[in-house]
Amino acid sequence: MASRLTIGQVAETSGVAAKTIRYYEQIGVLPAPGRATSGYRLYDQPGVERLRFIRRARSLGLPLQQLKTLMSTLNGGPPPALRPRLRALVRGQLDAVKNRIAELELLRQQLEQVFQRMRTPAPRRVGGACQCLETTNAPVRQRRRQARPFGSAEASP
Amino acid sequence: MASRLTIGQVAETSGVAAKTIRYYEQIGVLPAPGRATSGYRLYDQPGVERLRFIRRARSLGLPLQQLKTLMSTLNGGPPPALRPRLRALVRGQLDAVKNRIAELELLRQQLEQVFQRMRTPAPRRVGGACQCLETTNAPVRQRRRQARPFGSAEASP
DNA sequence: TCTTGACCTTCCCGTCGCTGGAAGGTCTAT
DNA sequence: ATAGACCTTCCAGCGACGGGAAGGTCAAGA
Repeated sequence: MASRLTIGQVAETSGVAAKTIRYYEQIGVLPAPGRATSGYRLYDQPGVERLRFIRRARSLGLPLQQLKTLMSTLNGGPPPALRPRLRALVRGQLDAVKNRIAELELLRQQLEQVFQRMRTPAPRRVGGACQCLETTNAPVRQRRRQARPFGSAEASP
Repeated sequence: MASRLTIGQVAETSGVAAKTIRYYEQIGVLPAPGRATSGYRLYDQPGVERLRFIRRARSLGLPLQQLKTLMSTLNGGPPPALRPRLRALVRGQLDAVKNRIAELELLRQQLEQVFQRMRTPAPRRVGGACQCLETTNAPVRQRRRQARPFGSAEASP
């Protein structure tokens, strides 16, 4: 008899919370496993493997939505066919992570700057605590109406 | 007469969406501004300054929950009193960002590894596409029950 | 056999920081 | 008067789960 594990046992061996496993099934990332007469989910080896795959991919930061399409490909066809897709996915994720790191490096510099500036007594200009987080100004977007005080309608020329 | 701006004008000059400003008010990060007879929100200069402060803090990644408590302190007392709190907040955020960068660096290395490995044809062992994302194994937590196949109860000795 | 309590089930709500949309009222310019 | 850009409120959803309630199931010990 093939070993069939309950969700808790799968959770234990895979390091993925049972709640999370049910969630993956609910959103269609994992297929519904077999059930015991009691209603308990029973996972076979391929089911556990699929979960392991998901866990690794998640630990690499791949979003569930992309994994969902990937898994449907995986479950329906031979692995060689989806290798390019998977490679592209990993490539994209790699780029995303690099960008994120660059962003966070910038943020870190700003925070260092702010933190250092807060060591000194206090600049004490206008607005109290409002300047102490200043680093650089964000761009201001233009919209249709001009910003003028409410109720001050200009006469038409 | 002091210039009082509608939410759209404040949004335009501050770079924060009107929806977001209402949201900040709703969750108590910003105090409710005055209203025109029409029901329109009208912001004065201190109100705009508060929003600017929030925007800067948010752009540094400070969470709204902490800003909420910080703002309640700000609205009730003089700014010097909350400088240490703000400093601690920035310090904590700086540490968090550093940790996040370190994590992402690790992730980047793993992804590079995986990506390089996928350039070669295919290892082709057991389990189809399940190995191609392998990097390192996550720790496995111990719980109370042992992981053994469902239904295979051991007889008590 | 009964009881204990660890496990499983479904369901719903909360997280965080917004964003979109619907339905309806207000303001300004033409 | 009318157009349409603005404002109001309320409700719902995103991602990736986690907490907890209410109730059924399983295995072990007395």
